[in-house]
Amino acid sequence: MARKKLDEIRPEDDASARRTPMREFSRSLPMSLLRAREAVMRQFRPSLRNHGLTEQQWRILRALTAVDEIEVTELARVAFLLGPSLSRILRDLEARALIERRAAENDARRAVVSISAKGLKLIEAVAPTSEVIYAAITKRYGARKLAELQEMLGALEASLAGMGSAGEAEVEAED
Amino acid sequence: MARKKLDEIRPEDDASARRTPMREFSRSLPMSLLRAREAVMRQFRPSLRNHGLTEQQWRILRALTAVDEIEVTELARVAFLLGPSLSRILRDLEARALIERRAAENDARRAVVSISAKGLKLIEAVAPTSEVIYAAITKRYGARKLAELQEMLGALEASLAGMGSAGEAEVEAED
DNA sequence: GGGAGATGATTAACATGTTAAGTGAATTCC
DNA sequence: GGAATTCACTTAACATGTTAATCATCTCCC
Repeated sequence: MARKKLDEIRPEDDASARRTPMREFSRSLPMSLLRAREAVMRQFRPSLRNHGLTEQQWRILRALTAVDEIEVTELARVAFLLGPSLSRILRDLEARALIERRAAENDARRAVVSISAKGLKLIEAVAPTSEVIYAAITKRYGARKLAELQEMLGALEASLAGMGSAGEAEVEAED
Repeated sequence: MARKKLDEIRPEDDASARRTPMREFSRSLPMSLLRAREAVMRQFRPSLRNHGLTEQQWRILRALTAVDEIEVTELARVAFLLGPSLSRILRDLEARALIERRAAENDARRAVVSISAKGLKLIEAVAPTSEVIYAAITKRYGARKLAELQEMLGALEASLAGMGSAGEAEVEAED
């Protein structure tokens, strides 16, 4: 495992109880990603809100339009939601009759979900505006640059995929 | 607007009741940003958790180490948190004696916050691990590429800055 | 200098993120 | 073939995101 040799990486730790300077913080990678995403979502939220949808509900309905039906676990993976969040949202969407749910054939544990006609209708009402917004963003930022950005984001994800969190060593103290 | 030419992207959509194809969804910009950020934060969360801090609490304490004191509104801007979230978190951090709060001199509405000695100590306990993780990410992804990514994220943010959300037109129906 | 409006911060209310625990159904393994 | 384990959710509990409403100042302006 690659774990030592990282000790010498921070030469700017000046002596004495100096407050660790670190990155200027506003320039840290997580902050950059957070702000970029927020800048993007700020464009979409008002439109979704006008249709009574949250970002996550939209993600789910959107994912459902791409398939006939799908198991909950797979839906969680595709819509990138944690199980508990998905559970709650599906309950609400089902109550609003935007989706339908049934049990899987061979396995009573699994639930299978699909979008309803009403849900489809809602999606079709929202999609045009979303497309306009997406097109506007693409135009502003540049289609080529956008594609490049997405590729770099994918690469980042990939390069971190098998990196078993360095902070884990600290855990062994408890239980 | 660009909406046709997308029809041929999904050859597995059988005919009938055409569901709007749109981007393949998992490749949408918001999803790319979300997944990338999650991949990054997944690395940091365990360490923060071991020290009893959430990501947002860490952001706040981290921002406070860079200044002597700061007004709440300004802190919200720097730590990129909404007022209500910040209010709650400051209440908790103050209860844990990790920060201190006082009223501004000339304006009783404003509150001024600073990190306490205890808070500083906590930061100094967490920072080394965070640095190691950040260094590992940088090494994996490549320092140059990382810088380029950050620059592109900043540019995206900037290009969307003055873009008054296209969905707003739909609002006029209510109120 | 006092009232209307603006401002800074908090509270309220609801939805989601996050981890842990619970529940019922399938698998495994002797 | 039945107890132990694993699996697919679901609930629970707490923290944050998000918008609206509230509260206490402050400012402006007459």
